[in-house]
Amino acid sequence: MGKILSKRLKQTKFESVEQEAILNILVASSHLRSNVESSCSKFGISLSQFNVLRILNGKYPEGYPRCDIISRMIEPAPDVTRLIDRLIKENLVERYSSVEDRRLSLARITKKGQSLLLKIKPQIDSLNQIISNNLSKPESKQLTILLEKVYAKLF
Amino acid sequence: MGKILSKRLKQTKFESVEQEAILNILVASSHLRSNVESSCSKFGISLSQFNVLRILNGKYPEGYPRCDIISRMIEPAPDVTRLIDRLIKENLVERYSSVEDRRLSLARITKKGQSLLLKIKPQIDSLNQIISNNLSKPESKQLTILLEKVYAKLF
DNA sequence: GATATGTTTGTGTTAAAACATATATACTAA
DNA sequence: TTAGTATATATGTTTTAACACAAACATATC
Repeated sequence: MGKILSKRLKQTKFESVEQEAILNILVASSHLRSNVESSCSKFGISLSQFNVLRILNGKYPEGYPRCDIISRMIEPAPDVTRLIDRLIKENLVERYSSVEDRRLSLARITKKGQSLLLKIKPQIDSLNQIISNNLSKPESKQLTILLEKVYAKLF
Repeated sequence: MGKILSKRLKQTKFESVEQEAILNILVASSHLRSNVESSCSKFGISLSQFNVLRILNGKYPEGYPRCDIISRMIEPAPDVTRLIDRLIKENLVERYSSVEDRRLSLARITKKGQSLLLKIKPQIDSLNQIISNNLSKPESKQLTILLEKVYAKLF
């Protein structure tokens, strides 16, 4: 059916249309990821570090405890402690303890972290632009509806 | 718009419908991956090892050289040599040299590898079943069309 | 045939992820 | 209060991935 996937995986046949859709989700995600990843690497951070910075930027200056960061990540990672350690080492994030719950160690994005996000933003915007050029708004909405049907039962 | 994504990322607003669609692709992929990954780990192999086994199973008994495996992978990995090394260690794959091009080292799935794939298959089938239950065939086709539009320009 | 160039693979090293476990704090109920 | 349970982080260790580089072979060009 879809020639793009066949070309990408060098595979002519697929088990079913459902199987083909699943593979397309995985492949599309892989391409999106590697696109953002290469944007990030130009600025010396990894994809997951970028996502953590974005999450922290959404709640400045309070920040989030580690557990909240994990639950907000696109792909939850187990070793967020040392991921944040590395961000701290680069002065992109700082850590402080909560007074309400002394177990929590909250992470907060720094000014340097924020300005790094601003530097990366144009590259992300241009990716969004590529998508917009190939997908109408109704199509984007339709895509969201279909994808949510796919993973809603997979929690 | 979509409540599933909001709930998953604990985020109420999104920049645009395109941005929301992109996030949904990444999140859907993450859920699919972790589902298959947990199926694989029950049998002692990783997701990428599983994918390599599937690729090799598609061309038995000739097998593929490393470079062809990479180009057929859903997410191309750089260190396929040692990935295959580990599969060989478990007797799931065997390696032999090509006579036409002596640079190539071809990998071939073993009988043990094939029977492992058969053991995992029911779990993959049940994942496909979940998708089929929530997506009609026209919807699956539509999803493929939309996704290919997304990543076609990202090669 | 000799040289240059491109491919394919493997290896050494470094960085990051995965996994299990330990410690500190909070919460719940006897 | 105390014991028991749950939650949140951090750390030690092992495994895997990422990156750079080198060696072997093939192909093209002169």
